Amino acid sequence: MLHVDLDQFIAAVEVLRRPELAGLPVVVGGRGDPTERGVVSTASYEARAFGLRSGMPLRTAARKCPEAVFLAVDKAAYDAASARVMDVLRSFDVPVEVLGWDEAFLAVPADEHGDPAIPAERIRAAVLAGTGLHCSVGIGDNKLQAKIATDFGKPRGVYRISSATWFEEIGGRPTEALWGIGRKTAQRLAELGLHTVADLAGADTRMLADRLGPTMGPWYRRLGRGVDSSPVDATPYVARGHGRETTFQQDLADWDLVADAVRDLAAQVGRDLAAEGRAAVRVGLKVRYAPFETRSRSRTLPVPTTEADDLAAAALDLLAGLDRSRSVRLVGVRAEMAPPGPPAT
DNA sequence: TCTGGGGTCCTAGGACCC
DNA sequence: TCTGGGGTCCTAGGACCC
Repeated sequence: MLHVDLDQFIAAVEVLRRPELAGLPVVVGGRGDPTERGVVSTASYEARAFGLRSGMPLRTAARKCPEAVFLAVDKAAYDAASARVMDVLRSFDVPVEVLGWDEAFLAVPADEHGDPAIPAERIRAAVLAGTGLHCSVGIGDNKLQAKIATDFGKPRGVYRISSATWFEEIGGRPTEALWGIGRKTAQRLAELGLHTVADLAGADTRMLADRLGPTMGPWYRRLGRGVDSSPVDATPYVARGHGRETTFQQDLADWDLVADAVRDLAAQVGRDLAAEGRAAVRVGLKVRYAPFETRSRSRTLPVPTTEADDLAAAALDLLAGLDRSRSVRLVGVRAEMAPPGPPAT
């Protein structure tokens, strides 16, 4: 099993088309204006040396590294670059499961080639030759191990973790190093005295089920042990839903303007659905009040619709149920779709 | 750290039905 | 009917990932 992850993908795509940026601290995020509300999508390695990280507010990034080059997010460029990368990966004629723009699993059997590092290096070379982009490759006995191994190989490297080396490699790491455990869950685990991956692996299954739920508890324990039986799923991605949201540069006290934004967002979602020829079965509205308090409302439609006007009407109706005395920081509209397929008779 | 935008999945309570 | 239990749908919120 191999996991491929492009190195600083978004920043690398920008440097590829603007070679004069090579070697400079480059930050891609928002509209590229570090005085605006927005966060860092990707920082180049040179920018990371200043402490810049994905998810950091652009204003903070500019304070830490005023000389950085700030660029706007250009989704279309990353879509195109990602498609080229995935084409290279699919040329190896093994099942490929795509995760987002810049990651994929390849179901390369661990022992068929003897040394799995050989196909891994061939893939790295092919991606570089075909796209001009560098990547790292993780090798594992399953997806979880391969995914974690990739981080150890970065940048431009290959790294292998197996069931035999799992505990020596990551047994002492914090549980947050695992794919699927974030800050909140790591904190809950720490409250149970479970700090490291090895702690989690050795925890009692029933205790975890009691404290974290009958599904999630035992699943976390399997993560700790490096166990993952999920297959590489090469079936083409089909979205369950589409949403659009926007954070206002200034909080909005005027709810007529909020309603205008909801209409715009509903129209965009309508176009996204139309592009796929899918009907909405459910409409959701998200409102973030200032300073940062989020409410969501949603409704199953009486009948599936492809009409943007129906989406807008439903979203505005949901909006009418919220507290108009408060200022709004963000508003979002999303639609959930019926699974695709032949229309019911 | 004055905290984006696009997604997915899980949980839990209440409604509703048999 | 002072009152069970299971199944399923709907909704809100949370957690996580890229």
